[in-house]
Amino acid sequence: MNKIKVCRPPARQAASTPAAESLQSLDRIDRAILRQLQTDASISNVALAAKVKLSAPACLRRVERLKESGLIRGVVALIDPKSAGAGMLVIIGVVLDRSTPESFADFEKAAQTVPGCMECHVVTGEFDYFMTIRTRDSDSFNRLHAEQLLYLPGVRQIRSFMVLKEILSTTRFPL
Amino acid sequence: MNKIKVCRPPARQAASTPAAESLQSLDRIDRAILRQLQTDASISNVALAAKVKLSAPACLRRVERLKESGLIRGVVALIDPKSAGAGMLVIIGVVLDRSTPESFADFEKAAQTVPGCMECHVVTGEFDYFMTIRTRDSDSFNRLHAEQLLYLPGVRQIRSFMVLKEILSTTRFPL
DNA sequence: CTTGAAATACTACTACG
DNA sequence: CGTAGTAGTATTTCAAG
Repeated sequence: MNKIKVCRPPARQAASTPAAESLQSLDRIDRAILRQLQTDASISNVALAAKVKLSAPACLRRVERLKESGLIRGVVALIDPKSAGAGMLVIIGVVLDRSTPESFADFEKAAQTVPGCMECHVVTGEFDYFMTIRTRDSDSFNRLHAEQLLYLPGVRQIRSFMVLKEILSTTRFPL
Repeated sequence: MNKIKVCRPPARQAASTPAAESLQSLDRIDRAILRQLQTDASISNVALAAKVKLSAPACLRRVERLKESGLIRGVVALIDPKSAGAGMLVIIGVVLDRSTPESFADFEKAAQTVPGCMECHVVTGEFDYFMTIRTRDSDSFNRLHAEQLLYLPGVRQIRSFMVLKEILSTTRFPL
């Protein structure tokens, strides 16, 4: 019943490259593990092992290696924003007054403390930054906008794009 | 080994609680559980129970209830994008040709299939959609742009904002 | 309706082949 | 990598606040 297993030994015992594991060193089984854990990491190790057609200890060793290598950054629970009272999502584009290293550093430091800020990125184009902010409703966003966002250091302009409908929002990408 | 369970009535305080469980029905312990699981869900149930000062069975029941209520949408492993060969992040703003229901539906259906698309939202303002796309490098993005994005149905204009630096990217928001 | 203690079933983990 | 054995955990049962 069992088919031939293409268990090519990963041979990663180079002993000199403990860090910076890349996609290239992942075989078919590692990718299957990652695909599963990206979808549902609450699965037990034995069930995971069965899915990838491996013994439980071997599977566990791979998962631990993937964690230690940093390829698996962590395992977290995803909360439904609406149930958690943060049903509104706003994307804002930010333009700074001056494009100096100090301006950028100051802004970035302050941006991290904005409550509900989920993402903050330096971008090319007509904006310096894009941020995504989760908040309760338009009232609470308006308050945040007036009391916090407009006072972020070095801000020349803030353009807000309210999210009317979330079509797709995933943490998982193809391997 | 997930067993089919009968949904317990969510009535926590009295027999007057509404349908969906919301943030209001969460006590201090539930919030502590959620805060922990948002940060690290690989913790064992006994350790979690100790952290929130509860017995293991009681803690497990709360976690299961939070899952069944939908407040915990899932438990997933977060992959390091760079290690996974998707080190480049691009935010694109999309303007459609026509603002008809069919246009929107067609676009949304097609957008979901774009490889590496992490987010896609309908927004107010000068764009109809914002999408965030993870890809390997500028070459692969250029290919995606030329071969897929420009052929999404009903697209009038696509403006790309390449992410130069990811300041903040989290899945966890305050409770 | 929730909690905690004890008992059972299962799983993670280790040592070894 | 797999098998077997041990330690620890998840999960059920049940009694009580």
